[in-house]
Amino acid sequence: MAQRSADPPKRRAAEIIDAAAEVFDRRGYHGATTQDVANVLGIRQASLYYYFPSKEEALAQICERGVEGHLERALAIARGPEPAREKIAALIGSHLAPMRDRAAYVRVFLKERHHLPDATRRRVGRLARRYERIVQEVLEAGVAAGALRKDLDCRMTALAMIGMCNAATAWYGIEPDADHERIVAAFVRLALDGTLAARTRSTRAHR
Amino acid sequence: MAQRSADPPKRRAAEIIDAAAEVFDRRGYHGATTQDVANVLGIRQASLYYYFPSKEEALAQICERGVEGHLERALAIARGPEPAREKIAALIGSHLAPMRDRAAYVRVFLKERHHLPDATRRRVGRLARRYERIVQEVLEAGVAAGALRKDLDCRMTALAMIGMCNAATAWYGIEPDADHERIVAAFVRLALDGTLAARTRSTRAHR
Amino acid sequence: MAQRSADPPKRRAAEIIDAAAEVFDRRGYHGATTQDVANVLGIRQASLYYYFPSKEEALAQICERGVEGHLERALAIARGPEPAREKIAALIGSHLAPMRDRAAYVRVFLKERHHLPDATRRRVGRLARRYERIVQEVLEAGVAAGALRKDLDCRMTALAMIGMCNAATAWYGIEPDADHERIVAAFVRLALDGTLAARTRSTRAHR
Amino acid sequence: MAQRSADPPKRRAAEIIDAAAEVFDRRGYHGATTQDVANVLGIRQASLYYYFPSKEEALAQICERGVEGHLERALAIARGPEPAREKIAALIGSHLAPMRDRAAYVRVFLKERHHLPDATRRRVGRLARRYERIVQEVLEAGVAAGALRKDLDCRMTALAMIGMCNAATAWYGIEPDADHERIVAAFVRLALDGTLAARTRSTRAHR
DNA sequence: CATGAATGAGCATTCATTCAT
DNA sequence: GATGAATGAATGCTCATTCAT
Repeated sequence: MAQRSADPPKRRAAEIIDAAAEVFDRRGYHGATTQDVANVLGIRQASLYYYFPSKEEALAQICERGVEGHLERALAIARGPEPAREKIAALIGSHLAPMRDRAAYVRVFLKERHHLPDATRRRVGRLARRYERIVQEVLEAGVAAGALRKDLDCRMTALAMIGMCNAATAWYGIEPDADHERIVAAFVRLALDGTLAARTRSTRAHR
Repeated sequence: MAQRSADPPKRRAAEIIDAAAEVFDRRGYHGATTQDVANVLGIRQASLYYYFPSKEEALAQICERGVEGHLERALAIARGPEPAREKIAALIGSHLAPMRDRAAYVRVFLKERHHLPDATRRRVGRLARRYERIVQEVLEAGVAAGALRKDLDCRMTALAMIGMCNAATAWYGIEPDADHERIVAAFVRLALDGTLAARTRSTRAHR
Repeated sequence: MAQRSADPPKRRAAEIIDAAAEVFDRRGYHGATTQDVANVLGIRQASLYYYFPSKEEALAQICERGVEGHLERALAIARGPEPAREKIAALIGSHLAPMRDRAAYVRVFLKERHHLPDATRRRVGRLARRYERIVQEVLEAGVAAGALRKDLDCRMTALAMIGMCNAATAWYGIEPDADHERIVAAFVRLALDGTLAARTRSTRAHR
Repeated sequence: MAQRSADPPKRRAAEIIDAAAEVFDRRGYHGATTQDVANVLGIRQASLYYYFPSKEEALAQICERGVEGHLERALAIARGPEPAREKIAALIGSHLAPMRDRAAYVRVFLKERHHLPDATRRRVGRLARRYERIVQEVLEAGVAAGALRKDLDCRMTALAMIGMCNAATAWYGIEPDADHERIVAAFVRLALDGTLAARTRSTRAHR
């Protein structure tokens, strides 16, 4: 008797969106049919519309959950007192964190956000650009503090790091033996130290 | 010489595929209609079928051109006599090279290859895995030769580098001031040296 | 007497039908949804079915009330001893009378009766034809008695008068300054005297 | 060889709209399905969309044709030099004229115009009000010129006459023995002379 | 070469209706 | 009395594809 029937309405709606996220991930937004979603749930297609008003709205909700807290976490890290090296590590960790429990949402956001209705898409675009700038500024601050290479191309590097993390979502959970910790560790190490052995380091600009 | 009416059929067919690549890039394979493609060309929808037999086949051709020579170039680099450091740089350069003149094809390959018919998709998947392994083996050879960090996670690092390059296609040509050389230079530098200043380098495994 | 909880069920049912009449009037039978009706009442769509068994049945009830007493009043007038001129006036008054308190019902009857199930529709059609004949016979009797023009086309004129009244329902209650009395007076006057000034009357067949 | 293939595209489109007008007339706009229209034509439902872009647009085109020239004809009559009596007759004739060859279009306009998209509906509403005013002004001028009754309620009478004509569309072509000329003659006579025999005329306001 | 016409298959969405609670 | 949940049967519309010309 204790705790039960907490939120039956929301519960079911969440299941529906979950199924939609999975299907949109697998087939793409336009390649997926509402019938596909219904099949996953074992209900009739028409029943979906009791829970969400349109396919497009479902996409919007999925994308929203896919980036929920993303910017906020990055901001908190950027504003912290840690040295640049820790911040970079933390940013990579934070970027990949939602993959643990919302992989499909994140992937749908990354691949299908372009199909959001115009207004939403533009808003999302602005958030993405803010996110990029936060990472870039962490790098810039690191350079200024002498913690990072003086000749670092902060803009390109920020985009490279973000891209690296985003691309990982494509094989996250599929690549054998690649658990979360290993991925984060390797990415952080690459981002901080590169691949070269100590003595072979190219201290000047390459080329 | 006399380059008269050399290959008018092929010429036009190439324009058609070009238009399809552009449209598939912008709208996604399933989001794009053959009408969209026809609009770009200023011809009627039905006329497209004079040049390619189906939308799916057009996707296949685009994807093929998107990765044309990719594996071969990587193989040539991997087999070369250069030290690991040069090979890594060359691989990144080679990976991004097609973006200069076939950006839409590359992007369509990356985003839409999943919608290829099963047989083709699996073949492409195998090629991709071979490509990953080539990069990975370059790294492994570099470690063995002492040119790269002993504790390098070659598999993860290979995937990270590839992902970084692939992700770049999303903003390649759009990001202001980011010309080809700058992108390649920054990516190579990150891959080789990371971001840390020399004295702050973490010679042991991070964490 | 004691009108305690006399008819709470009927009361509510009447409100439901009222709302349906309003909505059917505004949107048309097929253009209106049961959700629209529920919205007007502030209840859930499913709750409607507690009161009426189907949308079609609701239409039937509305149409019935829309013509309730219509034929009976016309019959009473036709059978009365008054001269034709009074009967015509009374018929017009009677025709428009229900607009005072059941406008939506009357309008729905006029516009949506065609969508009634076959059996009902045919029965209603028969009533309508009887009504037309009653009016026509009043005119014919008037002609025979010398009260009305000898050359009157009784059939056409009956239909014209009825049509004039029915058409008025479209703007009844909307047309500014057109109160019930004014409408009836104008219609009666037109039906009796036409528009021409006395000396310009065309006593012979026009044209 | 002589004359042929004149306008095959427009010809077919006109047939489609013709069928739609007939079906919308019979079933009402919302009660009619595009399948119904296709059935009348003996083609597949999807083929309709080769000729018109939406059901709503078909309604718009039908309504447009239903009132084509209506206002213009009324204006020409109103501005003419004839006495009021002739103008009234001409207006009634003009109002009913399109029923001869476009009955379904006129009926659909009258019954379904409310379902036009907002912008179109409002534009049509304005035209209707202009039309009413034209008729009303003809009556007012007639009163001023002494041709019509001094106490005529011009507004109500205009609406009554228009309503009478519109209502006739409901049985036009169905009512036995009611050919065009008979209808027009009866309506004109009623509008001019009313129903009363000459000696029984009520020269003062009735009541 | 290219197109106008047409279509089969499918798609998102709507809606009246049911029913257990 | 009333409702939340679900559904069957459309419905308007899209789209890749075909084919005679």
